[in-house]
Amino acid sequence: MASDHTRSAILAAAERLYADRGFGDVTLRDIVAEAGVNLAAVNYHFGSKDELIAELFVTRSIATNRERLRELKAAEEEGGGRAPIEVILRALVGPTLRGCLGPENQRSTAARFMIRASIESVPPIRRIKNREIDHLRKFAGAMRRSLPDRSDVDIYWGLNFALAMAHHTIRESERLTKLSEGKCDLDDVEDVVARVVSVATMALTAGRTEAKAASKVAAR
Amino acid sequence: MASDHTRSAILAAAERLYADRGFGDVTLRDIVAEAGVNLAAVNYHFGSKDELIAELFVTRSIATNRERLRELKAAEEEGGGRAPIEVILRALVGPTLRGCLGPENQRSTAARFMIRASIESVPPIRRIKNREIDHLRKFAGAMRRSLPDRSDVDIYWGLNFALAMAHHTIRESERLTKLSEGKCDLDDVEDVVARVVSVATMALTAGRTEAKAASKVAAR
DNA sequence: TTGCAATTCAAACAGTTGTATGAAACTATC
DNA sequence: GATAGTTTCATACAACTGTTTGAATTGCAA
Repeated sequence: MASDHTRSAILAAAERLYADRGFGDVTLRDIVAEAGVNLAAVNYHFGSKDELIAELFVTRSIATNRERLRELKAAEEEGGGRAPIEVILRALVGPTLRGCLGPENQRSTAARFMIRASIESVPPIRRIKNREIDHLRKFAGAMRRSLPDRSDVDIYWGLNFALAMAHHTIRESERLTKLSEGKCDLDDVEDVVARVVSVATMALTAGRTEAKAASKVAAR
Repeated sequence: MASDHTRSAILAAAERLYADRGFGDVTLRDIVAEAGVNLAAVNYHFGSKDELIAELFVTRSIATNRERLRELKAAEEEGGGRAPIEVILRALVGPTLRGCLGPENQRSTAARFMIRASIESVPPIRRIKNREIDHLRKFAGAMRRSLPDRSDVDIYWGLNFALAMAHHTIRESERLTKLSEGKCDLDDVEDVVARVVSVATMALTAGRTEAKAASKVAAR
């Protein structure tokens, strides 16, 4: 299939530009200029702009998902089919957080691209994200095996909250740094992971009824 | 000042269209068609498209923030300057959740607009959101008064996680419903509020050191 | 009614966007 | 080294965008 040089130059340039400036104001002309190729090359190699974006996103999220499942599988095998809930949650949020946080200067283009994809939401990426449900179901299954006494509803809410904390922290990392005047150190990724996992674990293991009741009383 | 009819017709039409179809593919021509006014009216009354969007968003978020502060102030006065952490958190996430969730058929255009604004992220709205930090600081202050033994870092992380759970649940409410096959009832807003408040409270009150240590052990 | 300002309108503008075209330049195979 | 297939290129295209313009219309005060 020839040199492929143009193709990968486009991919690299697009990822860099999207990561830096967002999807909103990066045009095909910006990309081909950065890549040093002709304007028509994008449509020739990828079909359309949307397919280029989709290919970028699919590549990166497949990598993340593979890493997640690898950690999950390892944990379940070690525990004979049942992994501790902390380890499952860590497998769920760890790869994403590690990929997207950390000192800015050592943050990869791929990571910055994924942050963008998480902040801005463009149609081709949204379509792909919708297919992620099957992947999450695997985690829900592992969590149910780990906490067999827990109701499905609680499992799903715990999963939801774990993802919420991870993604929101990534999306709003800048604001949290500013709000806390630098006291919250987003570069210490392992501390962030530990915090998210810790809270999500509490959410899943604490006596739900009491907590809920207490909270409802407070509402009065 | 005149009739103001055109102005408010534009506002209503824009809110409706943005709520339904998102910012991405609603043009000024769509808006004026829906409002039944001339194309130039938007620029005449608002200056530019971005200022129209900004006015919509500012109006709505001022209303939400006022409601939040009202609840917070009432709680602190009742407690003689110190409100229980649950009540503070409820004042923080309650208005937003109540505004954006609930049965779809009784969900206001305003609420659906704010969901959009939370999912998609367009420049004029992003600029305004950045000014929200002062507002959050007031909550951080109340939380510090409520939990004087807690470190600032923990306070900010708790605040971050509370907002994370609320916003993510709004943003991904559709996906959570699908993932849980309807088992998680997003229409029961008070249950959602209770869950978020409950988990956030645990995050803020649980013995951080132990939880963190346990979580770090699990990482090995 | 007259006059003046505020508002509405149709039309055009200027810019940008992603995509398509067809010729030119390559590359590898025979 | 001719040929067929792939890849590049300059250029044009068609559509759509937000915004501006200047004339027409309206509403209101004198």
